[in-house]
Formats: sequence, C-alpha cells, structure tokens
Amino acid sequence: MVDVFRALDDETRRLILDDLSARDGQTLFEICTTLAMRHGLTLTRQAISQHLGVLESAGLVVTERRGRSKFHYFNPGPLAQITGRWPSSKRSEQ
Amino acid sequence: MVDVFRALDDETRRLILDDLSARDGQTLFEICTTLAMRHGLTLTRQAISQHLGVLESAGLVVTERRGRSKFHYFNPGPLAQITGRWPSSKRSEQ
DNA sequence: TTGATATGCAAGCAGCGGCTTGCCTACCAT
DNA sequence: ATGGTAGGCAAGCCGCTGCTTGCATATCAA
Repeated sequence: MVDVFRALDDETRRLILDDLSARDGQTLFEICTTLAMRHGLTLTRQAISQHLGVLESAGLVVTERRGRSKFHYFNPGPLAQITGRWPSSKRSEQ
Repeated sequence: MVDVFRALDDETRRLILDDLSARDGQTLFEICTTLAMRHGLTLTRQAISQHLGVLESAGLVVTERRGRSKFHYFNPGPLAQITGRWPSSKRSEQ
C-alpha cells in the first residue's frame, strides 16, 4: 500500500496522471509512446510499469484487464486526502 | 527551490503543517516540543529544522524573524498546484 | 504449433533523502 | 564580558527509490 503523497512525488508519475486525465483507459504501451512523444521521456517499459504499479497501489489509477491488454484509468478520489487534511487550503481555493 | 509534491512526501513534514495549522506562528523549539508531545516524535532539533527548511523552500511555510527567534507560519497557497493540476479532482471534492 | 504481442517478476546498481553529530553564529540577560 | 538561549552550517552514514537488465508468463493470429 503506497501513500498518495509519495505516489505524487515523481514528475513521471504526475505526467502519467496528466496523460490519463487527457485520455483515459490507455494501455501500458500507449502510455509509453505518449510519454515519449509529448514529453521526450526515454524510459524503459518496465520503468513506466513500475510507476503505474505505484499509482495503482496508491489508488490513483484503476486497471481493467481484457485479454492480454491492461487498461489504466485515472481515479482522482485519493486526492481528497490532500485537500481534506488542511482545511485552510480548501478556503483558499474557493 | 523544492517541489510542493516532494515537500509533502514526508509524514513528519505533514505533521509540522498540522501543528502550524492548529497554532500558527510557532518557533522551532515550540514545534519540536509539540511534535514530541502529541506524536511521540524523537527527532533532533536539526532534523526538524531541515524539514522546516524544505517546507519554507516549497513555499508552504513562511517565516518571520524577531530577535533570536524565528516564527513559522503555514501558507496553504502552493497546495493549489496540486488541486489545480487535475481538474477532475476539484469536481470530486465539491 | 509457431511466432509475435502485452505484460509481469526479480535482481542489481546508482543516486538521493532523512537523520545524526559536531561545531559555529547571533541575540539577550545579568 | 559571561553564560545561556535560539538557530544555522556541513559532513557523514544508511536506507529507500527509480531505473535498467534479463528472463518468464499469458494471449492472440496464422
């Protein structure tokens, strides 16, 4: 079980959430190519896979397996742990 | 300059923000004793000082020096970088 | 079945981060 | 000036983390 705060403490993982937020339900290879295209990321497939594992363990990404493909969906729910911890931050947003 | 996400990726630093959120304008020694009392933290003064340095570098803590004392104030402003990055999280909060 | 596609597991390495230790500077009271 | 208080600087250690590499598993097409 990974902390939401730790999961977000990595620019690559945040970029993955960006990409999933823009186009949900991508597969691992799709995410790899998207990251390479849009941000010049030159990471291995395994690196991205491990990042996705962290995000999934933190509940920020939910997966669905069909055949030999695994689709990843962005789940913003756990982000409430951040905004809910320091109520004054909510005030400053509204 | 430290990232907001990295600054939050540490339970001690989050506890410091909790304490400052509860009672603002504390000094380093006050924060040390508060953490020790309320959470059983047995960290050195330097450790807390370094944590405060990270929080200040991330803009989450603002300081004011008077005499030989330095007062720390919680600034929730940078938290908007988190809630503002993935708009769907805002929706799920309201 | 054979080959190609899509993903998973595990070991190993390098770098960073948190913590301690030791010493130093600045301010205040007596 | 002296002693005590509040904080800062820097080096060093250790554990964790991100990344690679190599191999293995599972699914689909021909």
